Amino acid sequence: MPRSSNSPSAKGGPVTLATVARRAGVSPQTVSNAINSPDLLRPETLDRVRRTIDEMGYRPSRAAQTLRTRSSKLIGYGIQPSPFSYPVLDRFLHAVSQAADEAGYRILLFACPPGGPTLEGYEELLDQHEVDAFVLSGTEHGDPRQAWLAKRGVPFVSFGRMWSGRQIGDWVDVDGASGTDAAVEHLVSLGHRRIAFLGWERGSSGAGDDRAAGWQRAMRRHGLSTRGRRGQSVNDIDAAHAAAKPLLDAGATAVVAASDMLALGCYRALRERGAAPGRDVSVVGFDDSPTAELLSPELSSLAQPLEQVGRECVRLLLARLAAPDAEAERILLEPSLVARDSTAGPPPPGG
Amino acid sequence: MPRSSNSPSAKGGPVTLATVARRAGVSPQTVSNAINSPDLLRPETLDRVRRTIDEMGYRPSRAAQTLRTRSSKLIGYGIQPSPFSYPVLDRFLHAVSQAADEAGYRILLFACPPGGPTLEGYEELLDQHEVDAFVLSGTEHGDPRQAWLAKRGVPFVSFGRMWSGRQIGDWVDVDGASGTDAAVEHLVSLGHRRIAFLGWERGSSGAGDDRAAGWQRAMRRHGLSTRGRRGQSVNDIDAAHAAAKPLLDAGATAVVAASDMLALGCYRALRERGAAPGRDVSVVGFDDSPTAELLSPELSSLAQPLEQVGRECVRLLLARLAAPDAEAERILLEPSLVARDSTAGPPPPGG
DNA sequence: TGTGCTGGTTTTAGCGTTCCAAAAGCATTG
DNA sequence: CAATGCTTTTGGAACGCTAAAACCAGCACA
Repeated sequence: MPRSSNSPSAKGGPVTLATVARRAGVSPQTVSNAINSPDLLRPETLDRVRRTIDEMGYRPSRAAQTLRTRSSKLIGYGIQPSPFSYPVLDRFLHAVSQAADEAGYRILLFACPPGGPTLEGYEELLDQHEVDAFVLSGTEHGDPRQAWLAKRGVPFVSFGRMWSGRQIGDWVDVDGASGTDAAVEHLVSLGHRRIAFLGWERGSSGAGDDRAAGWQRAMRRHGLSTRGRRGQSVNDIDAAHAAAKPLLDAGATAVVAASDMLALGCYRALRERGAAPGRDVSVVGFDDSPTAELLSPELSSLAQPLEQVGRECVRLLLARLAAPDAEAERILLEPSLVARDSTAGPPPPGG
Repeated sequence: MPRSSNSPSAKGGPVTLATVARRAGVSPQTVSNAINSPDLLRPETLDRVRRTIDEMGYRPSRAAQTLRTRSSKLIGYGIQPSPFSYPVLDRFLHAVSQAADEAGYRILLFACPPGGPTLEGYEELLDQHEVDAFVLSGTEHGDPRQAWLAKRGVPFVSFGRMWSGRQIGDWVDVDGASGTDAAVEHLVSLGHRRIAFLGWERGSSGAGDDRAAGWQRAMRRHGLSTRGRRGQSVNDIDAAHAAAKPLLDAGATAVVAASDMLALGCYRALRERGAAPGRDVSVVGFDDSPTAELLSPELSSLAQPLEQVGRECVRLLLARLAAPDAEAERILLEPSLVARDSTAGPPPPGG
């Protein structure tokens, strides 16, 4: 029955290595070994020490370990203010946190100032020896963090590849192109041929261009024309609404959108002309945000495997910590198409 | 020009108190004092030491400080898996993180197992002296954490009051009753009198009952009957849809819902009978989730001041750390009604 | 001249671990 | 029996910091 805990409130003062050692009749070092290198001890001794540790509810002090080993077992994550709700964050963070916990690491949050992360926060954490490594997310064009961290040999992993310049360090990302490609496949199999794409402005976002590319390659593969079928808009519902109109005017029977927000713009444009998503024109979104299944009709969308992304991030990071000079590993995960009511066969040509 | 940093990669090895002290020609303790109790030093000395600290880019090692002072300056937060998307988390976490940073504290995440937080994770963090305090959220009926933490004298603050038993410890919460009350006021001022409430099952959630109570009291204040105007449903869109029907059948011209999800159930029920939210029946949601303004028509909803909640949580926690035995402080913040297109005057009686 | 005070600085002594080298136990061997 | 190797255990020392006590002017006062 573990007596836990070594909190100061528990009578007898805190339980330390020395306390346990005295009680077990061994030296402190032996107790330390029982925990860190059990194979050094005679089985009998090990057993006795372990029992004492259990009885006394001993847990090593993280601060002392950190000081001695120069490793805090902490992973830093700079949390950015979400300008327009990033529905991705909480699932990702939970997955990362859980995977880290299982490996004896924890996540240390620090607030990044609005307007993009600066290096300052990262530097502070490093100098204070507070963290061993970083998880980055929300990486965009020209993000300086990777190069900076790499230069000083700090282990890190990014959720999101580098969109400009050469790749630096390990990353995990979701294959947007593969997602939109799958969306096109899905629509083609339903009988669609005039499939439009509604994305963000070219070059404004790596992920956006990637998603456009997947649509394009799938269309080409099926011998379908993409001329006049590509619309652009910022991630705002009114703008998306406006950008969707010409696509519909051009006779598209289906639209693949780079985000659920853009897909919603299509919904509006359709409603406006008395048409119904799904029945008259199919629509596929991206991200499978919580909103998607609340819409009428429920929106088909591409779900990112965020839990898996989180786990892979931690896996890569641990590997990097174990082998700082190993070759960089990069992982591309597939989004999965969640087909709902907004995708169906095209209406009959005469209708 | 700060030479930063004391990372081992920087030539000359890590910068410690001793290094700085030697360079400045004083004892290590004096450098420590320059940082922690500057008023002890002669202004001249202080200046010289500060300049040296700056030049060398010195930053104290957190681990050593923690070991010595027995205070980690870390606040624990158990992150729970979001079963059905908790759109609240990221904004709250960012606010907490930022406020903590400003006070020299940081947030340490740890993963709570699915199915509610257990005490185990909290105990581990405490025993390892990893954290000084906790922020709790997602508190529900019969949550054991507050009592447990209070018993061992661990400072904590909850986002969310205690819904059963006596209040324990400091908390910050959003006044749900005040929110639904305001929603009724808004609707009454638009001319509505038959205002229904669609909530969760009675007793299933403290927050839900609270929101119902606000509707009830506002109705009573205006001399309006609540008989047959209260619907119940779990937080699922189909269930909400079903629960909304009888309210509409009974002639409600407006519905206040306990969540945006429930409000969406009303949308569906209305569409089904060829009616339009806003034009025919007004609907108000709760939480102002990102979904709200994407809907057609855009959903009026009650926004929780999450940034403020986060900041207040940290403020209370710091106060508690400074004065462990001070009286508990409890803060109730007002949600704000975001009026959008789903609320308008009732249709003329004859129409 | 000694005594007490005050402000500024240093010395000492750990905080609880783990690293390192050395010691002890204990067989096996020359 | 001493020397050799092996496994198991131990005794400092150190990681970087700060609380507490000690120290040391310089000055006022008796």
